[in-house]
Amino acid sequence: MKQATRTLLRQYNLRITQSRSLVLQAMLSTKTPLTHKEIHRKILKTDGSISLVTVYRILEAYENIGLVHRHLSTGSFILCSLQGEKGHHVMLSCQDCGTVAECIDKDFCKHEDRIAKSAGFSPKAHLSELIGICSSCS
Amino acid sequence: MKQATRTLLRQYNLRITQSRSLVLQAMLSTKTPLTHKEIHRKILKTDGSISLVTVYRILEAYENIGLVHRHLSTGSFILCSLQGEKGHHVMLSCQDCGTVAECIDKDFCKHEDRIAKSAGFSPKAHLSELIGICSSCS
DNA sequence: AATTTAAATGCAAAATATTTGCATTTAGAA
DNA sequence: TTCTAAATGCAAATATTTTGCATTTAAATT
Repeated sequence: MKQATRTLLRQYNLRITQSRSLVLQAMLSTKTPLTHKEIHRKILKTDGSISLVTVYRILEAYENIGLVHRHLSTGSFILCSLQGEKGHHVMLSCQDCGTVAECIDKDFCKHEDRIAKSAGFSPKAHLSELIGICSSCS
Repeated sequence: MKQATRTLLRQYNLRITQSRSLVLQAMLSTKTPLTHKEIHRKILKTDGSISLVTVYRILEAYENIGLVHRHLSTGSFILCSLQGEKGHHVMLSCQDCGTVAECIDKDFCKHEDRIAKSAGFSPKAHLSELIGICSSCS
């Protein structure tokens, strides 16, 4: 079992199991969003053993605690690259290589809030994704 | 068949059919996101007749032309309230009443672009949703 | 107004995706 | 080492989405 995955699991107060480690490994080894089935297949290919049902259950847990996020445009999963960092996470999806990165901007919420206020809306949470071309592809 | 729906369909150069009108009526009569099945049930309840398969096909078409949008946090459908208006549509989802409105802000893209640029990213399209309390609920 | 034709629809069935119940295994505390 | 709640796997149940094909229909044409 990879050490990096144990560390992550411990950080999030999750029981350290083979299956959970395998799911993390599968997601750490790519920057593109993955479906349940893709993660399952990836694990089997690398000689791991896991049931698809377990992948469902693990991803649900990871999503609830914010360890993974759903990619807005596809609904697939990405490992959040900014664990624990406060602030509004913005996804940057590259149309060319498929990579999804996340970034945080301090001022962003302020602008969102201003826009919201002008519509009489009080925002508590935010979802955003920018779709375009990443630095390595341009 | 309601006149408002005929007008919308004509605007979008879609054949004017009973089914398409019924889907629009179902969506016009609520401000909360609806699933395929919810739209189907709603139509049957109001004495309309349509098959669930047709609801799938119509929503796919409506989504492709931007007449409806997918609500980011749930994946359900909302009728875009800003048809044809250019610019970045931001969804405002009320946690209290469930209403989803859309608004446009001219400056928003500029801020997003600035944030993106600082990460070396060139944005082409945007998705955003603010989750909070709407004006009528607060 | 009748004719024609491509597009739209419905139905049944297939294919996929997701959830559930229950027996077994396992991580980690005692 | 022992114990227990949590995690897992399997099989089956549900739910969702797609597909093939026959029929119907909107609307263009005559």
